[in-house]
Amino acid sequence: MRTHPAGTLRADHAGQTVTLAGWVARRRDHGGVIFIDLRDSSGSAQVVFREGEMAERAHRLRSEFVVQVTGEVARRPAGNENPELATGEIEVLATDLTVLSESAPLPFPIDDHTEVGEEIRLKHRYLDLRRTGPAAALRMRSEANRIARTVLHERDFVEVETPTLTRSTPEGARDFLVPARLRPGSWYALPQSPQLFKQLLMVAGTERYYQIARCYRDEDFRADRQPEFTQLDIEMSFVSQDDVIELGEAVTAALWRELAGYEIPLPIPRMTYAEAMARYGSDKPDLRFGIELTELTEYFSATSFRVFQADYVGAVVMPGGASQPRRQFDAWQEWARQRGARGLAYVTVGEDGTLGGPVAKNLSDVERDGLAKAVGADPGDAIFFAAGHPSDARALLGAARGEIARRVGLVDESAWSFVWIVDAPMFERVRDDKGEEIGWTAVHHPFTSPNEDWLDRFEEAPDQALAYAYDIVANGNEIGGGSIRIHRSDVQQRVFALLGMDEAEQQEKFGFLLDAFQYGPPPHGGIAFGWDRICMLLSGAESLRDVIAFPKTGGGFDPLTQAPAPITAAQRKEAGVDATPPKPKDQAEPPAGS
RNA sequence: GGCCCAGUGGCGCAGUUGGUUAGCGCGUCGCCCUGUCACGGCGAAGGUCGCGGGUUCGAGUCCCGUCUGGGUCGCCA
Repeated sequence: MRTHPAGTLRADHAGQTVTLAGWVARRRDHGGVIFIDLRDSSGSAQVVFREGEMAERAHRLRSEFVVQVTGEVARRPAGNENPELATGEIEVLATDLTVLSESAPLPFPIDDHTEVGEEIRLKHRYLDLRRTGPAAALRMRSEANRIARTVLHERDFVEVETPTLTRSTPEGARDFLVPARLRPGSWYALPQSPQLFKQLLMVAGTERYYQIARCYRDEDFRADRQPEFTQLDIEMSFVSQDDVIELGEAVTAALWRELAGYEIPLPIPRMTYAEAMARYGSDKPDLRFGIELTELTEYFSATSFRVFQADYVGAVVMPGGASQPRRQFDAWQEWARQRGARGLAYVTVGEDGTLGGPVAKNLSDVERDGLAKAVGADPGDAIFFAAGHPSDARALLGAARGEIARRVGLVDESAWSFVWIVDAPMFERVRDDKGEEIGWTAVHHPFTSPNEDWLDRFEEAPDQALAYAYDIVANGNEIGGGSIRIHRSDVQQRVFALLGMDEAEQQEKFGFLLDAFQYGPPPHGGIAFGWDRICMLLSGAESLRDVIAFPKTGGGFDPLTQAPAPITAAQRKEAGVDATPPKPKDQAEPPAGS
């Protein structure tokens, strides 16, 4: 149908007769001579219609008509070259034109210069994807897949597809459910991740598994979260944490090398979870800028200021922040309140070193004198404080740290900063509505292995027990995370017990996994990369939606297909949505809200 | 679920203190144009101002509710 992709024509094609096929990107009609920019997936080339009949027919062309053009490639007349375009040295002198299909007037211009709202773009995503930016994002993602596959195949990994119709398992998020017609009243769940299947594959002796896996979680969405999303999912047998981390670095380095032109210095530095929380108030610190939290609990241990009589007092410095007007500080209070804090105490450091702000007068002379030095503040800076539960206060300061960096302009948008966060805690407290501690939950998931130090004694101090769990963080984004799994059934049962699961419940929820683990499970561990997020970072996109071919809006709605949609009464009946499942003979009643 | 922002011809936006016929750019349609490349010129069509209610002599504008979208907190191991 065509002899050349339009975007590949160059001066040395001059004299050749070519046939092109593609879309009319733009028409410039001068009456006697008409120019068409003919676009296909390779780019575009200018086609010239001059002869009487050709010009007459070209005159009737409209935007996005699909045409086939035959003509001779010619160098453009001197002075008419366009150095902005790859094909700017040449044009095609049309001798034949076939309209392959016509286009209705467009809902929005397919034009890289025009801003178009996201909603309308998603409704006509097939038109949006004709634009160079979105088209490039799609292709870049394909390249990312290729690069990951290459790295993994070189290391003898096996790509395995796991079910998307599976069993509802308690993994934290809400499941998407699918009615099972052949078992009325019973439901499949869409997997939140292939976690259990990949562990079963390790029991199966696959040893090295990966999958570019679709995952589903029925939670509220964000700019960086979709109801269905993709993970590069990896699991390996007979490995230590260092082995998985090394592999993770190989994948990450290859991606950034080939797609961002950036050579990540290896090995990527590691930081413990505790250090990240203490220094940056986050388990995914953005290390493109300095600013660290200072703990002042000790400093204020004898303070008479009620607010600072807390389990934890910390501070973060805003360089040059003292000169902010009062209403700006008020805005910080509001900012903190939106995060569920009571407020954000602050002190300004005057050019002469005297402290200002409403908090300063509550401090003793001694406290005031040493404060700037204690937090590393210079004259002209502002100091923000948070006090209370260590985790809450640090989270607030960590968020403030990021906000400060943005406002002060400390974030180098062209920089890349990678870090592994290791030694994550195994468990965290579960609190009820009143804040009462009612038990423990797994920070990662219940198959995560305690590290060597805690393997035999995590019950002694569950809040301090550390796991072989690791997250890789890029510019403050968690782009991947994983763990070494428990492969000893005695350890697994102790973890389940700590999480408050009795044997019946373990059997009901994870029976198939525990069964499998009776038959020689190898030591294993793995990692999963947030593929959408990685593609978003690599393409410089602001939203996950930009790197997903057909994304959904915040309400989980697909503007293109209008899904989800009501079903007919007949479908409802056939699917067995309202059927009552038969009483299971050998199973407990499924617990609600798992 | 909470909070913030937005919704005005196909697209992107303006619309003053509530006051005449709701403007602008792009696009669309017609005509003209032989060197443009985000071509240019002339002309035309195209609007229940998201929806419902209220205040008012009068509402795109003010108030209440609601829907949709975006952001954010909760949530998402």
